[in-house]
Parts: sequence; structure tokens; C-alpha cells
Amino acid sequence: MGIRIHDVAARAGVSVATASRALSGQRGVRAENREKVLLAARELDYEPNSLAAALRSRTTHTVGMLVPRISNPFFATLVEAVENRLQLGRRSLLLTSSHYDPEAEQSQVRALLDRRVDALVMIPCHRERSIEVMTTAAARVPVVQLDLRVNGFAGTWVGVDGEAGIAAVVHHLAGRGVTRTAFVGAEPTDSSSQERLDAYRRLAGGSVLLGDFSRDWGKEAAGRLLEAGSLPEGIVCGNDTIALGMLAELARRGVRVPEDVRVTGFDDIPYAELGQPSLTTVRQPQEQMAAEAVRVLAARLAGEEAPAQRIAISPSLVVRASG
Amino acid sequence: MGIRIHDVAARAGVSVATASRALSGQRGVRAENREKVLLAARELDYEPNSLAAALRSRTTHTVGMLVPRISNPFFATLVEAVENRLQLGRRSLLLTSSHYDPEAEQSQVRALLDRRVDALVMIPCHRERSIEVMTTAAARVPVVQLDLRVNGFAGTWVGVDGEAGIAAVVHHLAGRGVTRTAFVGAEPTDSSSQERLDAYRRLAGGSVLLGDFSRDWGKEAAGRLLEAGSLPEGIVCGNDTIALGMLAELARRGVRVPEDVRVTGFDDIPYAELGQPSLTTVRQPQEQMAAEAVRVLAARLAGEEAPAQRIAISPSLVVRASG
DNA sequence: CTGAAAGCGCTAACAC
DNA sequence: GTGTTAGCGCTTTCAG
Repeated sequence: MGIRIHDVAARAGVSVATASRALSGQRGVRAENREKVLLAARELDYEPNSLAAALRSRTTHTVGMLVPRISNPFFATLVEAVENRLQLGRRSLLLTSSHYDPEAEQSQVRALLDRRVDALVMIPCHRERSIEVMTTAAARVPVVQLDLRVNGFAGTWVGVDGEAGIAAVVHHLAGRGVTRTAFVGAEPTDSSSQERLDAYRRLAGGSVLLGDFSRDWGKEAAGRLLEAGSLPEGIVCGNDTIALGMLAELARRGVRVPEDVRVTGFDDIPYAELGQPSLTTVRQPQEQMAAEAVRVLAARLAGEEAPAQRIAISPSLVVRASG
Repeated sequence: MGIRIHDVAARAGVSVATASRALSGQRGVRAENREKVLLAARELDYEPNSLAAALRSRTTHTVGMLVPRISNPFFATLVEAVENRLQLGRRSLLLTSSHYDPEAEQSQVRALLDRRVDALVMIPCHRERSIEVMTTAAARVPVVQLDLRVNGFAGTWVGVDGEAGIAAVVHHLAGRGVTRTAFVGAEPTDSSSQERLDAYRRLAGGSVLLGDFSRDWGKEAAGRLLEAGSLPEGIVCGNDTIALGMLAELARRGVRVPEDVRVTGFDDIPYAELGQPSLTTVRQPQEQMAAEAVRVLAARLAGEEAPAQRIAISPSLVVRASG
């Protein structure tokens, strides 16, 4: 095969141990020798075999990430932010998706563990059924739950304060004189939908329609609200995807937004701004969430002992035309 | 640490060699022994160390993927499709992004190679400046270029036939009586923008505005076209993101689409349908592209010799309200 | 069909 | 500071 550390050491005229130390930037190597090693490595175009290093040192400098669906723009943004943060720490990202299937989730996590990831960033797909994966994973490596959270699992979670987000929306609508509202969300199979739904019920309490986090459901719900007779003054959607579907269908049926009804979303995905009208929504600070998640893991990997925490970042309301 | 293959072999009453063969599903093991090994592995909850296996066997069952930007919904969809295909073949995905920076691209690919990926799926960020990465990468492992392609690099590419896509759009517009058009695209720093621009010039030849593949540019271009005086009858956008920005800005300025001007996109990202009006665009069959890319790599890994190919999949026109 | 033994390329103990 | 040596846990000859 290619060049091995042995060759580099030979060329530099030192032992492999010294070469290894120099290459990995440890101190305890005479400056002169370090230079010689680095030079030899460059001259030989040495490519370290990180597999061998990982096998011996028991660290892969790789973090696994599991998301329900990569193409969901909200998750994709989170993946990007996590990857960016990992790059800064010279770690790599092993990415996999569960497709919202707890069984697949289990086997994907298993594959990540077989690959000896140092840590795991997980967006668990199910509020309850993901508990087993989380538990077995957390028994092996540091794990942080991102965005979504598993009921009854006592591990660190980093996400947004959903209740605060809904509160901001309700408050904002109230400030515009809107009191009669409806909530169009998703069946609470994950912690976000649960939290938003609970918050809405506690803070506003109009009628509630539950489906899934999809545009199609947003459209369907629009139809149902219209067919039910009197439209509410405000429609609080569980996320932006639903809200965009809602907006499209309302427009198609000639309902004016915000004149006839105000509509709000949640997440502030990139296309929220492009809705017609542009969407008033709750912004999740994804960069910050990802940074926090990676920071927590890095600290744990650096040997820091820390109890499980709930890191709830406050979202901000983005007021645009729709609400 | 945990259970090693040694323990499994001992429990099954066979040698580690036999255990290894049974676990990896090789034939040449007596059925009875295979059962015993599998049973022992299950009972002990054996987790194979794929690092050690990879070091010895020189295969990681891991594929690296490099994209310019993960959060771009078009690339995210591609990433998802590639990951799905890899899962089917029990391979993992090591994902990284270049942020459209050829230097970062270089170092990211290097990191992937250090991790001994079996193969690489690359969306090179630059039409010309990415040639060096591609060459060095291709010298080490099978590589396929996905979507974008590097000038003068003779490696396999899987993508869409951009010219055919533009032709479909131009033809469609012509069928609606639209002859005076403009093209709003991106500076041709990558092969797609180049190809679409060239195709437009060859097939239609109205005025051309070049920026980048962003909503903001779409908005700005809308302004420029309006300020230039007479609006064309049709605006062919280089991708959907530009088109959505265009649509938003035209609406803001009171220009009606498609009555006053027809607008088309390219890619058919998920939100194309949600534009107001919904966007007529060219659909890229991303599932198929990803499947093809992974298929090509798998074949190469299986030892199949094949010359570099250009696999151009025909896109389809999706006619919606805007055009 | 099975087992013994030799490494894959590196890092970490342990001596010096 | 530096070198020697012993593995990390697995797969793969090579004999039998």
C-alpha cells in the first residue's frame, strides 16, 4: 500500500514512536525532531491511516448523527450546523436516517456504534418508542438529543422552548385583536408536536386539528376549517410546512390572508419568507442549537462529568405579512 | 472492553477463524457450526468492531460524500437519496461539505480518505478549481461526480441533461406564444449553471442576467428587469430558488404571473409547488441520480472494470401555474 | 471444513 | 526526550 508511519520515521531518522508523537502534535518531542518528521511526512505525502489509530487509541474522532429524514429542510439545516461545528473540532460526521421508523432507528444506531463513533447526536423519531435506542446508545457513548426528546429518558437534550414559541405567537395575535383561533398541528408522536399542542391548549384553547407535519395536511386542514363553517380569526400552525400548505390552499379558495384570517407557522424554514404572503413564524436558532449540542458532547469527550441537562433555547418571533 | 469475537468463538466451541467466517456470512462453514456461532453472538450481545475488521480487510463499508452545502434542499434531497441507497447495501455515509470553497473541499476530501472510505460521491463546488481534488481522490478510490461536473476531468458523472431541460422549457413557452424571454441564472462557476446558460443562449437567446443561485438574486433580478423598462414575456430562471425569489418580488411589485409574465424554474425542489403561483419547472429525478451513482460505485467496488461514463438522465417538465 | 498464526498500521506502556 | 515492544480486534493465508 501507501506510505506508513514507519517510512516517515525512517526518513526523519527517528523511531516510529517519536514520529507518532510529532505527527499527533504531542509535546515531549525536541523541536528539531518534530520538524524533521513533519518534513518527511510532507515529502512522502504521508496519509495517516486513521483506522489503525482509532483501533489502538479507541477514539475515531467521528460523531454519529441520526435524523428522521435528511431532506426535511429543518433537519437538513441542523445537520449542516452540526457538521460545521464538528469540522471546527476536526471530527467527522457519520450521518444516517430513521425514516421515522423506530426499528430502522435501532438498527442504524447499532451500525453507528459498530463503527465506534465517539458520540451521538440524535433526533429521536418517536416520543416513546425511541426510548430503547436512546438507553442502549447512552450506555455506550455520550449522547445528546437534539430538537426532539424522548419521554422518560433522562439524557441531555438541546432544543427550543416550544411553549415560549407558542406563547409568543398567541400573544402577538392577541395584540392584533385576534382571540378566536384554531390550532393545526401534528399528532403528538414526537416531543415537539406534544409540547406545542399542550402549550396551545393551555394558552389559547380553540379548536384543534391534528395530522402530520406535511404540506398536504396543511391543505387538507384548510379545507376542513372552511367546510366547518365559520373560519377562526387566526390559525396557529404546528410548523411552517403545514402553514405553507395552509396558505396555498386558502389562496386557491380565495380566502385572503391576513385580512380574512391570520396564519402563523413554526420553525422559520428558508421558504417561510417566500410564502404568499410571507409567513409570520417562530424562528428556531438552529446554529445555536447545533453549537450547543456539539459543545456538550465535546465536553463529555474531554472527560468532563456533567449531569443530564435540558438546554432550552428561547426562540424568537418573526413577524411577516401572514400574521 | 466489550465482547470480542474470541469470546463468541469460545462459547460456540469453535476457533475464531470459524466464528469470523460464520459471522461474515461466508460459506464454507458447516451449518451446525454457523448456528452455534450466531447463537453465541446473540446471547453475548456481541458488537463487532468494524474498525478492526476494516483495518485488516481494507474495506470500511463506508462511502464519503462531499456537497457544497447540506442545507440546500436540492443537495439535501440528493444526500438523503444516496444515504438510502447505501443503507440498502449496508454501507454508511460519511458526509461533509465544502461551503463552495475549493480549499476546504480539498481538506475535507483528504479527511475522508484518511478515514479510508471505500468510495466517494462528489458534488464538486467549482467547474475548474475542483479538478485537483477530483484527480487525487480518483487516484485512490472509485469516485463519481454527482449533479455537478469538473471541466477536463475524465471521471464518471451522473446527472441530468441540462440542455434537454432548458429545451423543454423554451419549447413549452413557445407553445404558449412566448418568444421574447430573458434568462436569470448564476455565474457559470459550476457545470450546471454553465450548461443551462449555454443551452439558453443556443435555444432562445434573450437577455441574460447572471448572479448566484439564491432567492436574493432572484429578487434583485426582478427589480432589474422591471427597471429596464419592457418586461419580457417569459423569464427562464436557472433554478427554483432564483425563481421563487423572482416570484416573491414580482408579486410585491404588483406584476401578475402568468398574466403579465411567465416564470419558470429548474430542479423542482419541494417548495416549487408552494410558490404563489405554483412554479412551472424542470424536475430532476434525484432518486434515480443517487441510485445510479451508488450503483456505479458498488459495481466498481465489486471489481467491475468500467471506463468513465457520462450518465445523463433526462429531466421532465412539470407544468404548474407560473408558466 | 477447520484451526493456528501472522499481521493490518498505529499508539501507549514502559524502559532507558 | 527517545526507542522498543506489545498489542487494539479482526480477517486471512496456510496447513491440515
